[in-house]
Amino acid sequence: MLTNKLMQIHDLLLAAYGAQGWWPGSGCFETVVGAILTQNTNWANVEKAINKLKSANALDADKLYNMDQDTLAQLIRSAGYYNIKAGRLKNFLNWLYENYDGKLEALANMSVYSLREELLSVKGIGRETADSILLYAFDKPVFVIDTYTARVFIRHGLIEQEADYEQLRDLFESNLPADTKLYNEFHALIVQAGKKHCKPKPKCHGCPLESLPHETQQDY
DNA sequence: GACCAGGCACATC
DNA sequence: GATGTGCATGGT
Repeated sequence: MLTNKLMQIHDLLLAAYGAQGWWPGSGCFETVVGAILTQNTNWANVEKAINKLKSANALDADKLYNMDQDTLAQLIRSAGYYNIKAGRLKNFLNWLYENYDGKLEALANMSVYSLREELLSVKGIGRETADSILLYAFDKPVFVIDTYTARVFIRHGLIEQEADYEQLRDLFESNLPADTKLYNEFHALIVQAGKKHCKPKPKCHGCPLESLPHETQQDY
């Protein structure tokens, strides 16, 4: 049963790394900003950008909505792709103000499906970012898929090499209880394992999952 | 210096 | 529909 396999992996990773506690009490808005800033970017660089925003007393929807885009870009410089990301933050804020009066609380009561579709309609918010916002900012039981998730599960032969984002998401959501806390930790643990052992060029030695079958040797 | 990071949109075939 | 490319700082 896949459920058991998934839980075995979760338990091995949890035993090895401990609870990751992603975005603990950061607040909804900060989490949304972080989700956009971390696109294809090391979290340490994102933290610097978030701290810059805090220092400027600007980590606030109203402040960012009214801020000049170039000024915002300079504040988030350390997160990389700063011009692109400043635009994406602006796209999100413009959408929030035009449709929801700038109130994140207005989103919390929406159905997961509706909110996901609406987030995806914002340019710069793709599937992983939308799902990260749903899970980590709004506590919705949505499993976040990222590069590491695909890499780890393909390399272990748990899903076909050609599997796309939705197939991977379905693998988790269909075989695990809809448990926000479980999804939160599990995704973070997979990322942690990926950082250490599942680089594009494999470094499997010492990985908590090393003893599990690697049914594919193909690079992903 | 090479490689990598908690993606996404867009162009082109 | 698949594949390629630009975006960019900062750590290892």
